[in-house]
Amino acid sequence: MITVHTKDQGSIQVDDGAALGEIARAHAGKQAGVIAARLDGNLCDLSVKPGDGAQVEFVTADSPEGLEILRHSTSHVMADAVKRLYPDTKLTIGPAVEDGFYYDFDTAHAFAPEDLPKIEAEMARIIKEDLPFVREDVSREEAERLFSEKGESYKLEILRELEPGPISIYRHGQFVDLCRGPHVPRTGGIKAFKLMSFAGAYWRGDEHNKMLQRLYGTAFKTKEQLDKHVRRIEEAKKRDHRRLGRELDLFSTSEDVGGGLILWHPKGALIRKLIEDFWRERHLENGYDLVFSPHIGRENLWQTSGHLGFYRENMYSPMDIDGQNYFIKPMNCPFHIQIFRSRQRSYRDLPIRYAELGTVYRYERSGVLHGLMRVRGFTQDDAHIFCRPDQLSAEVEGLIDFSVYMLRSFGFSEFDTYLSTRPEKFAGAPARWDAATEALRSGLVAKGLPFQVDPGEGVFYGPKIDIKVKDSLGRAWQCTTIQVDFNLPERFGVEYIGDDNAPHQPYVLHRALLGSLERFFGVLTEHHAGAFPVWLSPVQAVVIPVSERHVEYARKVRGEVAGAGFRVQADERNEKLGYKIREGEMQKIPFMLVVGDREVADGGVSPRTRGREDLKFMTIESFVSLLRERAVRPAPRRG
RNA sequence: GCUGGCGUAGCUCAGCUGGUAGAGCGGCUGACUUGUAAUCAGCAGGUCACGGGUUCAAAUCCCAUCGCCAGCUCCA
Repeated sequence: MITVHTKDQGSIQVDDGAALGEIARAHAGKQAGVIAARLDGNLCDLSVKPGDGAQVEFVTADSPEGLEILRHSTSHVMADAVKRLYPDTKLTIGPAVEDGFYYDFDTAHAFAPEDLPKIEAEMARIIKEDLPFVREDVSREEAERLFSEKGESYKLEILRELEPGPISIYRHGQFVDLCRGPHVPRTGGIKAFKLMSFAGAYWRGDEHNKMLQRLYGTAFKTKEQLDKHVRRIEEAKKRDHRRLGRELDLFSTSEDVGGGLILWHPKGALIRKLIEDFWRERHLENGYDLVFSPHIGRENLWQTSGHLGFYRENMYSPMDIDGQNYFIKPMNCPFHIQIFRSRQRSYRDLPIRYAELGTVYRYERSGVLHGLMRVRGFTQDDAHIFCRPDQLSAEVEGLIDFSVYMLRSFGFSEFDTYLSTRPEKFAGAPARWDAATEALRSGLVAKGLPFQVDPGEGVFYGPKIDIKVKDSLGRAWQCTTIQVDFNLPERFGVEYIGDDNAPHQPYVLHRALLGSLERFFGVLTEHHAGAFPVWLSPVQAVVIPVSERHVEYARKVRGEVAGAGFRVQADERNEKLGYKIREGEMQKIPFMLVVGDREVADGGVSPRTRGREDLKFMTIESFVSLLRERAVRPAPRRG
């Protein structure tokens, strides 16, 4: 007998030579569904036999790591199924990913939608066979022999790059794969899986390499969890901003206009206007100066800024004006710098903060265009801050506060924040990089914003902070970016006169809080599923007369509510009440005011809120004060 | 840009292995006079993305083009 220490059962006595699986069966008790274990801190298969005094923790598919193992095992089963159906297939890699797993194949067979059920059926067969997953540790030579016999050239390529030491392979049935493991004990342990989609993917993500075929799938511990996941995806589709954009008549794109170019319809434009008004007011309150700059600039400007050197491929072709080349701006920076340079600046003038809702145009490859999220023409909520070294920390902290305030004002509360540090190729002095990076880092710490460091992921001209928010499909979209720029001040000779009467180079910070109005509006639409907060709703209330004889009264109500400063319509169409209510719900209008005989007689309205909260009869005045309460804009930032 | 899929009425889609187009919603008109998520009826909408080809005959099969979608790649 030996002793192992478990987390749940404490120290237990087990037979010497017992595998973890047997121990789990004997001691994990109710905790059925153990699929792997953590032995002295490392994940391993249940076939492993622990030594005396080992620390053991059982892993189930309820934990994120357990789920990952389950999905990884399912990807092996899928690969097996594909090889059974299409024997010429070569295996490449098949990891678990955030919501499931994928496996990339090199095969002459082009996958089609009808293949997914076939592969699923084959997988079900493999699961029913309940084959054990068997790990073997082999020598590199043995592994090479095995995979070259099988013609698995990609596996050989991976093999050649692995660290020296024994190689682990996993088998189940006839299937064998190079794999680190661990895996569930048997294929029968997979209870709920589904293949989701297929797509092309380059070998090793490099577009110069061969395009492989990727199958995506997912697996869960139970059928219920899988169904829930599928329903969540369907729900997310309903929230797709492109769909809501059409249904709510917010925006569109047109083939005739061109891809990635947005047409803002009246309702979308109104929401945008409300966002812009809010944005401008808050910037003025927070010490920014508003500026405007042109859409095009001479070649020389972009030469000096360096954009023609390092950003040319994202810029559109120049236009000839009086023999001079002019370029449509992909960024606002050079213009703001020109405003700064338009006169001499004293250290007393700093910090200077120029803000502009600047519309820029960038070439994006056609395949990446996506609704409002990825476009070719967009308006950045841009600003450039010029400050002295002793002001840098305060500016960064102020920016972090301001960013979070803005995002929260629109209903976002979950952020993924990244700090990107100096890359291999960079401009500017290392000492300034270090100082700036430290200022960003300590700013994040001081403001208590959790973040992740992306080492070497900064842009060449300076370190940056990025804040991303997630959309309903779980994709993260970058909104806020706060970047220090060491390049432009250098290139344009930006300087101020210090208290020593000598010129100094200021720190230049480039930032966008919402990112682009287009993307932000897309994220906002999905976040609220089209049901915008009352202060942003294009139509805040609709008056619904019960029948034609109430139309006149409905107009009167509409007039009074509109007179109080609200966006209100009257639905005078010759339709039944239920029809108009339904329409109002689908248009996500926050308040519906039903007026019929009772309301006319008593001189009031019967409001119903979005989401079927039925309010009792009230006077028009009390409704207006209710609306005033619900439509309040986020309060200005304190301090 | 690459790989795959898809382009049929304003929208969502049907139209099997070729025989010159259909539904629901929406729109218009009329009837009904409506009490909290779809009243009924009639009518009008389509060069079946576009250009070639095969065929007696093409929405359907083939080729090219354009667009959209998913993913990859890219993303200052």
